Amino acid sequence: MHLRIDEILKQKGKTRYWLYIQLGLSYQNFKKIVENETKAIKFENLKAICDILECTPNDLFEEYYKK
Amino acid sequence: MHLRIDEILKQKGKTRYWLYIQLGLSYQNFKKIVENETKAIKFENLKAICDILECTPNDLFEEYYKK
DNA sequence: ACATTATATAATGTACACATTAGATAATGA
DNA sequence: TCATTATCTAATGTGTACATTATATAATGT
Repeated sequence: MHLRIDEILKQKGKTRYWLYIQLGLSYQNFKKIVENETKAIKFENLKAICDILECTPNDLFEEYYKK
Repeated sequence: MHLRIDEILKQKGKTRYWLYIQLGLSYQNFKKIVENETKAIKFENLKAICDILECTPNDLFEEYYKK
């Protein structure tokens, strides 16, 4: 189970930097999330990512949860 | 943004205790998750909850993400 | 009676998400 | 040439998810 942030960014024609600025996380921790080096995530950050990327948690959690 | 675990358990006719046993978390931490006293969740626990409850993350994250 | 289900509280410890500060390289555009 | 975009690394600190151990109460079934 990993996050598909890069794939969604690509679909939207946006960069990691753009999302990083929108989110307001430190770049270090943002990078870990995007590169799936984290084992958990704060609900507020999950929600912020979904809001900014205009997607749902299911969109973020790879094939596993896609209908 | 909070988890709707109790609602889904009710729909399925299952108890918290049943899910607690399936999950294998400590009861203390399990209770905090169910009662939304946590601010983050491990991906492995989110996945386990979805697998056991036969639902997706969108089902767990309240109205906000329901289509 | 006793085991199991179904819930609850409290104390202590570890691992890790995320913050903060401080850098760095390279491309593009004004 | 200089700001901004777009990426990267390293050190140190705080808050908190989750583990562990030890309890407790009450209902239900055997």
